[in-house]
Amino acid sequence: MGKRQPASKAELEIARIVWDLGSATVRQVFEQVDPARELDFKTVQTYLRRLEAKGYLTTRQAGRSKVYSPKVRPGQVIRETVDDFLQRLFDGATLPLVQHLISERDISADEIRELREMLDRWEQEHGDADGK
Amino acid sequence: MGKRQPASKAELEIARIVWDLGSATVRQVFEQVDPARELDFKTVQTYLRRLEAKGYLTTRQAGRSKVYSPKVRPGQVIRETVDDFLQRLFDGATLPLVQHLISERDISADEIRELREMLDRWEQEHGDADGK
DNA sequence: TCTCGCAACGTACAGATGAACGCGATTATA
DNA sequence: TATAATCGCGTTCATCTGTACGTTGCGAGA
Repeated sequence: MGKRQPASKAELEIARIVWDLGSATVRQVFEQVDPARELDFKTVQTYLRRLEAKGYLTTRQAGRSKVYSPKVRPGQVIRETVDDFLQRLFDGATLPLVQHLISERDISADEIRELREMLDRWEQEHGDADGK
Repeated sequence: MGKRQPASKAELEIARIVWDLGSATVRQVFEQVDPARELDFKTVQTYLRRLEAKGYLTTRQAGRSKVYSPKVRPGQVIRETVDDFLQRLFDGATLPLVQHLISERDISADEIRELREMLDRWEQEHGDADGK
């Protein structure tokens, strides 16, 4: 609820790794960073520290090193981030992005099938008279 | 097609308006900016200037004012931007984002229908034996 | 012709960001 | 135990961003 300071792109990228791992030490995160990025260990460390300062992660001491784990629910952060992105690039409209994702990128037949199932589920849950 | 300098979030937001309008003067763009943003005219002007410097827009003189128009195909820029976003937040996977968009946001039954049609079209185009 | 207002341009400037170093403490290793 | 490798912490630092102001030139009305 508090207005967490926004996380920058690079920070988010690091936060995602923590989310994927559940919780991790600097080194563990560092090892997951795409080698192509060529980030220094120290740099990753800095991003993690900033993420903690901004309220996205918490730490717990484990021996000599500290373990970072999510403080805010990842889904929450993702949601906000996507919202902002959508707002700026598509004036808030969801559909154009979905369309872009489906048509302009390579997506497999399997994934299409999965999507279809998702739509089915959606319609089931929302009945067909979704007043709102 | 060289490596254009990346456009910042705020800049992109302004660029999108130019794309929507096709081409426009500073004032026309300014008038389209979400009032809630409370951006100054001068600020918008700065963003446009930077966008030109970064190679996203070109200008043509029209009387005393100049008209901005896209230099790089908007679709191209959107693609790159989405790519980057996807990379950082979802490690490059497309599906999770689509799922998020469908489930976590309010999307109307109409839109769902449209999506379904889109999937149909996709399957038609890509045959059903999409090796890969 | 004088004056206003708008447009463009250059300039400003604090705070965010990307990226990394050095130091001292601690631990693993030779 | 001496030495090398780790860690976290505090700092640094250039650049990018967000946001805006002041000055100047020009075209339109008084």
